[in-house]
Parts: sequence; structure tokens; C-alpha cells
Amino acid sequence: MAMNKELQDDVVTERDGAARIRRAAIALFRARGFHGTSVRQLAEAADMESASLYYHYPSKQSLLMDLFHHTMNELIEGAEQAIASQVDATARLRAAVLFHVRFHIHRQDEATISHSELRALIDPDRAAIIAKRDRYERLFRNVLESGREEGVFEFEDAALTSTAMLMMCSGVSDWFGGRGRLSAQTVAGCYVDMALRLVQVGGCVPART
Amino acid sequence: MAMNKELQDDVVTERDGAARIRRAAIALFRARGFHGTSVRQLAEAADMESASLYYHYPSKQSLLMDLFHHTMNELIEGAEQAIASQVDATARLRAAVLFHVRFHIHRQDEATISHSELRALIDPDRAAIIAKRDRYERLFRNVLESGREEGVFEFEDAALTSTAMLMMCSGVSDWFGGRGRLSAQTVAGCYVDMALRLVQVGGCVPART
DNA sequence: GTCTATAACTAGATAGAC
DNA sequence: GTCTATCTAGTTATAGAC
Repeated sequence: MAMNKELQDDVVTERDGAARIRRAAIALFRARGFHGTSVRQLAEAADMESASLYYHYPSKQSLLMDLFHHTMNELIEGAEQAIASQVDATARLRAAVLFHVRFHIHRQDEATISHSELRALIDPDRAAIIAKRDRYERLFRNVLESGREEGVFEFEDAALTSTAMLMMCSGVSDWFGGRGRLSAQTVAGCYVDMALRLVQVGGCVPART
Repeated sequence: MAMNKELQDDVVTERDGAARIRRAAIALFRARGFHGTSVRQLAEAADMESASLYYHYPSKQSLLMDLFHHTMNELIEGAEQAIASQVDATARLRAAVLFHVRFHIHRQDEATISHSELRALIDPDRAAIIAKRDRYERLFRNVLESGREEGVFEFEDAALTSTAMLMMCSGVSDWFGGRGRLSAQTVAGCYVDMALRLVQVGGCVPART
């Protein structure tokens, strides 16, 4: 027994208790918020009693913290790889924004939690996550600044522009449903084009690749 | 006694209990979230006992609802007036975005609550607020569409673009502190320019007026 | 209009059996 | 690794005096 575990994941209830808890937390924290979700609700969604949850996590806080670190690490790694894979600033921005938007489409709940529940984190962890968020934003800011040096981008203020750009793109996780008029690919393409419009010299957006 | 009431508002503790409660709620719901704020904390910040709060509001929910309706009404009214005050699409978009950004700078807490605590509203009210939010977004979408008809704007999808534009601009309420490098006026100007870049034909942003 | 006192309930978390 | 049972403290909200 217990063969072919991987195949059943994501469809049937998982065997791993900790993974079931994380899955439940991602859904509930997104829908009701951290403070709006009780440990008992988490346990019920994870198909266990609330006491069992404390075998896997020492507290509700530590569960939120775990989710945050996972998400931020994936974001930073993904953006770093996207940027490293390209040679000029325009291509780097395209790749980084494409990664960002895709992540916010396909991992909607985690992405949403990562900026709506920052308030719920308490302070040694809160500061650590803010540092990671700043590091993530700096990746984009550096691409903007190198593009300005290359002469292909122009903007008033690098920090303001990168923040505005990321905010604009993060919005997809609020509304994208999959069932709408537009496919994930189309939406991602639109956001990449809009991001380029924000900074490109002259503002002319070339045909999408 | 009780003369010159207006002069003391905003500085010294207000006389009006309901206003003190709203002020406390705006600060606390922004900092800790609706579910993260207890009635006792609200009462303490409003300088009264928790029971007194129920003289002014029947429930904690109704207080949140009141805040939402107030904010949404002001947003809709302000954007409608901004748009009606201009004659062509470009000027309308400038005016509407300028209003939106200024509101999100000067009324940071209320603006933040209005999109982070939508989850905490329960359903007859939740639907009413979503309807108002949609109505607000439609004001901007209509400006974009009329600009396209005038031949001054171009974009892939009106709903996607207006949502992205508003999301980008709403972001100021997350980070703007007043003590940073950039003044409120400078920041607002940057956002207006970025909003125009998103939709203008050719993408060229003319000198700011 | 604000208070003291408290009801009725739910929260996060723990003890210890299995 | 999960359970039953429970502790303590906190939650929203109400009753009734002033």
C-alpha cells in the first residue's frame, strides 16, 4: 500500500498531515484572513482535530510565517532566474514581469496572502519578510536602472516606478478567475506590455514576441 | 460652553462619540485588520468603555459597513466630479487619476481598509460594496473607451486596463509616508503620467500641465 | 450618552491516552 | 501522528444603573 502517492496528490486528500494543513491554510487565510480563520476551521479543512495541528506547527503564527517564507523564497528565486536568463534590460523586464504575473495567476491565494496578511505577522518574522519583499522589489528596480543606463528606459523615480509596476501586476491575483473572457496567457501578455509602456523611451511598445 | 467645536476637531479628542469611534476604527482596522481589532481596543482608542460603543453602533460589523459606504461614496462622487470638469478624454483621465491618487495619499487608512477588509463584510453589505466598487471602476473604463473613440488612447482590453491602472495607483496608500524623498504633489504627478503612458497612442507622455 | 457588571460563547493552546 | 477532553483568556454583545 501507499504506492503511487504522487498521483493522488492534489486530487484526493493528501497523506502528509503538514501538507494538508498548509493547503487548508492557504485557502482559508486567503478567503477569511489570518485573524478571521480559527484553528478549528483550519483543522476541519485539513481533515483532523485542532490538537493534531499542533503536532506539525507550534502555533497558528508559525504556520503563517512558514507560508510567507515559502512564497517569498519562490518569488525571489523565480525573478532572479528570469532576469539572469536574458541579456538586455528590455528582455529582462519582460521575463521578470512575465514570471511575476504568472506566479500571481497560478498561485493566487499564496500571492494574495503575502501582501494582505503582512500585518498579522509579529515582529522578528515581520521584519524578515519585509526585508525579503524589499529584496524582491530591488531586483525589478535594478532592471529599470540598468535599462535607463542602456538608454532604453526613462522614468521619474526608480523606486516609485518599480513599486507601481509590481502593484499593478500583483492585482491579477485579486480578480483573475480563469473562467473570464481572457486566458492566463493573454492576460500575462497584456501586463508585460503595460509594464514596458510604463518605462520605455518614447513609450512605444513593440510587437509582443 | 461647546462653542467653536470645529476648531478643536482633529487635534484634541472630539466631543462626538460616534466620530471618535470612527476615527479609532479607521486607525485600528488599517493597522491590525477588522478581525485583528477587538471591540475593547476600539473603545479604548475612542476613550470610552466597550459597552458605550453599542449606543452608537449596533455591532462591530455595522461600524465597518459604515466606513465602507462613506469611503465608496466619496470616491464615486469625487471621480464623477473630476471627470465632469473636463472636456476631452486625456484631461478627464488626468483629472480622475489625480483625484484617485490624492485620495489614496490623504485618506490612506480608509482607502486601504476599503480594499483589504472587503472579505470581512458579510453578504448583503458585501454585495452592495462590490457594486459600488464596480461602479467606480466603470467611471474610469468609460473614460478609456471614449478616449479610444477619440483616437487618443489605445489598449488591449478596457476592463483589464482600467483595473490595472487603478490597482497601480491605489498602491500609494501602502507606502506613502509624507516623510520620504518625494512630496505628495510630485508622487501624484508621477502616477498621472504613468496612467497616461499605459493608454496613450504611441505611448508618448506630453509635458505635465 | 456613558458607565459597571456580566452573559454567552469562541479563541489559541495543552495534557495525556492510544 | 492523531485523538478526546479541557484550560485559560479573550471575544462580541447585553442589562440596567446613573
